[in-house]
Amino acid sequence: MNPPTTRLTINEIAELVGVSKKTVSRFFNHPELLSAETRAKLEAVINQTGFVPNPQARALALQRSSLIVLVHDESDRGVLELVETAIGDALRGTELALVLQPITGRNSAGEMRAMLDRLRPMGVILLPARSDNQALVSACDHAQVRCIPLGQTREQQGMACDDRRAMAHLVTWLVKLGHRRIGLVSGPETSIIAQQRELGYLDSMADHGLDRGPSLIVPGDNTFDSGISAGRLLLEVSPRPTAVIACNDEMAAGVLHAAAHTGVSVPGQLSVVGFDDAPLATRTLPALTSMHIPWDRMAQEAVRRIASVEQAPVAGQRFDIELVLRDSVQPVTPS
Amino acid sequence: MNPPTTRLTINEIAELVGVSKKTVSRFFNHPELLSAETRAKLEAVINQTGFVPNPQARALALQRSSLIVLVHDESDRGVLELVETAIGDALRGTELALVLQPITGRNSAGEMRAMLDRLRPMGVILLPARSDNQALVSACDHAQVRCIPLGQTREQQGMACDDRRAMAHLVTWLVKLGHRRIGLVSGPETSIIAQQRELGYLDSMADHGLDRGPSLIVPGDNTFDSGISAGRLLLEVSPRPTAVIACNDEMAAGVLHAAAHTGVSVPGQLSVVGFDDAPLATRTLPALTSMHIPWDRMAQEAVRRIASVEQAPVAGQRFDIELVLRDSVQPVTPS
DNA sequence: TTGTATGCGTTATCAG
DNA sequence: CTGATAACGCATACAA
Repeated sequence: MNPPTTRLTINEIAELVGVSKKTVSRFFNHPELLSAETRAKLEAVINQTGFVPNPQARALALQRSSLIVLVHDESDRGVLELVETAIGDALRGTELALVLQPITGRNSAGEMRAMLDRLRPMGVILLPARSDNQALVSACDHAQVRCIPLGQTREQQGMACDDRRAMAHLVTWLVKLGHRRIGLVSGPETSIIAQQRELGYLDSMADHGLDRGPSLIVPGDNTFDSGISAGRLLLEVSPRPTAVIACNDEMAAGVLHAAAHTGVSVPGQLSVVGFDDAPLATRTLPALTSMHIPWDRMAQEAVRRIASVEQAPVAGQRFDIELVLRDSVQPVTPS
Repeated sequence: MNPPTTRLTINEIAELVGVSKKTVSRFFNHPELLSAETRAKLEAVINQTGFVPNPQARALALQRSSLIVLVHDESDRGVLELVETAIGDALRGTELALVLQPITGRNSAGEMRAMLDRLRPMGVILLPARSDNQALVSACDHAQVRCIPLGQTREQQGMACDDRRAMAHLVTWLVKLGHRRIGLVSGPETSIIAQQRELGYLDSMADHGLDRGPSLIVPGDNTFDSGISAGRLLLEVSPRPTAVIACNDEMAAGVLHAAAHTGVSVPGQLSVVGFDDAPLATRTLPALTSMHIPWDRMAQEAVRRIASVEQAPVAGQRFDIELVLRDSVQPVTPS
C-alpha cells in the first residue's frame, strides 16, 4: 500500500517492466509516443506500485518545481482567505503544492526575481494590489514562469471582472432605493481595481445627476483602520450621506464601526455596502450587503491554466460580479 | 547585482576561487572544517557574486527541501491567519518558503505521508485541531522531518499555553464582575485544547460554587455557524446566562449574532468573551474581549526550531495567555 | 517505437 | 584540510 522504507525509483520500475528508464520517463511526459502495448504494461505496474516520480529530481532536470506560488501583499486578508481556500481545493489530489509568498517591500521586483530563482515554480498567481505591478509579471515572463494576475489589470491579462460596470450598477441600485447622497471609500490610488470602481461610481453618479463632489469620495488602503477613518470623515460631511460604498469588506466593517461610534444606526440612518463578499461580511452586525467577486472561481481557473500543458500564452478571462443582499442596506425612509 | 541570464553554479565559484567544488559545498555546510584562509577567499567571492546554492539540487542530494509546511484543517481561519502572517515574517530574507497544506479528510495520516514523501520538507507545523493527531506527528517522525504542533497536545510537545489555567482565571475574572450564570461554547470534543479549556471552566465554576450544569455548556466546532447555534441554545436556558465564553473568536462572533437576533444586547444584557484574539475580534460590534493566545510568537518559535541546526529533538515550550479587554464585557448590573 | 549516454547542481565517501 | 568520484532521480539529445 504505502512504500515502507525507501521509495521506488524510475529505475526499479523500468527493471520491473523490462524496459529502459527512459521509457518510463516517457510514460509520464510523452505517453503518446509509446506503443499501446508498452504503455499498458507500464500503467499496470505503476498503478500497482503507486510509483510517483520524485519531484525534486524532476525539478532539477526540468528546472521547474511542482509548486504554485501565491503572491500577496497582506493588504487584504479577506481576498487572500478566499483564494487560499479555493486553491487548496483545486490542488487536492494533485502533485502540486501551494507556496504562500508575501511580497511587501519597495523592491518587490527584486524579491520576486529572488523567489523565482529559488523556487522555479510551475506558476505564479498574483493577488491585488500586486497584480497591478507589471514589473512582477515581467519578472515571471523573463523567468519563463506562467503568471496569472487576479483582478483587473492595465493589460487585461489574467482573471478579472468588469469592476467599473459592476460599481455603476451598484450605484444605480442604491439610487433606486432612494439614496441620493452616496459616499465612496475607495481603494489604494495605484490599484487599477480601485480606479475602475471609482470610475464606475463617477459614471453612475453623473448619469443620475447626483452630487459627486470630492467630499463624498474618501481614499482608503483596504485596511479596517482606514475604513474607520474614512467612515468618520464621510459621516461629517453635510448633508450626511445616506449610503456608503466601500471598496472591500474590511473597510466596510470599518465604516460600520465609525457609524457605531458616531451614533448613526445601520441600516436605519446609513446603508453600507462592501466589495468581495469575504467571510467577514457575514460576521459583522449587521451582516454586510456586498458585491460578490468570484475570487474562488478566478483562482481555480488560474490553477487550471497553470497546470494545463498548453503552451499558448494564457488569455485573460472575464467573470461576473453579483450583489449579495444582507442586512446593511435599507431604502431611504422619507423624513 | 542580479544574475542576468543564467545562474552561477558551485562549479564556477570553485573555478573563480581556485578550489574544488566540494570545498565550496563545505563552505555552506561545514564551514568549521575549512582553513580560515580558504574560507575568507570563498566568502569574498560568494558575497560579491551573490551566489546561492540551487535549492532543487540541494533537495535532491540531501533528500530534503527548503520548505516548511503548515498543516491545517480549515476549521479555524482566525488562527491560520495569525500563524500565516507570523511565519511569513519569520521567513523573510530566508531561503525557506512556506507551503500551505490543508488536510481535512479522514485519511489524514495517509495524506500526510504522501505530502511528506513528495515535498520532503525541512519541517512541519501542525495547527489545531490537527496538532492533536498523534498519527500525523508519528508520520513526520518516521519520515525524519521535524514536526512542531501548535497548541496543547496530549504529549506536551510543541508550542503551547496552559489553556486550563487561563480559562480558570477568565472565569474568576467574570465572577469578580458579578457574573454567576456563565455559559460556555466549547470546541470540538476531540480537541485537547477544547478539553483543557472546558476543564478550566469546570475547575473555576466549582471553586466559586457556581452552577455548572450541562445546559450551560454547549459544544461547538469552532465555526461561526456553530457559534450562532450554540448562542441560541444558551440564550434559551433559564435563568439566562449573563456571560458566555466561546472557545474561539469565530464562535464568539456567532454568539453576538445569536444575541442580536434574540434581541439581547451585548454587553448590556450579555457579556461575551472569545479566545485567540484574532483580527475578527476587533471587527465585530461590539469588539470582542478575548483571550490572547500568542499564536504569532508560538509560530515564530516553531520556525526557529525547525530552521536551527540543532540535532536534539525539540522540547516543548510554554507561553502565557493574556486577557485583552474590548467592548463585549460589562459588570453585572444589579437589577 | 525504444535504448544509450549525458546533464541538471549539489552533497557524501574516501582517499590523499 | 582538501579534492576526485560517485551518488541523488529524472529528462533530453541522439542513435538504433
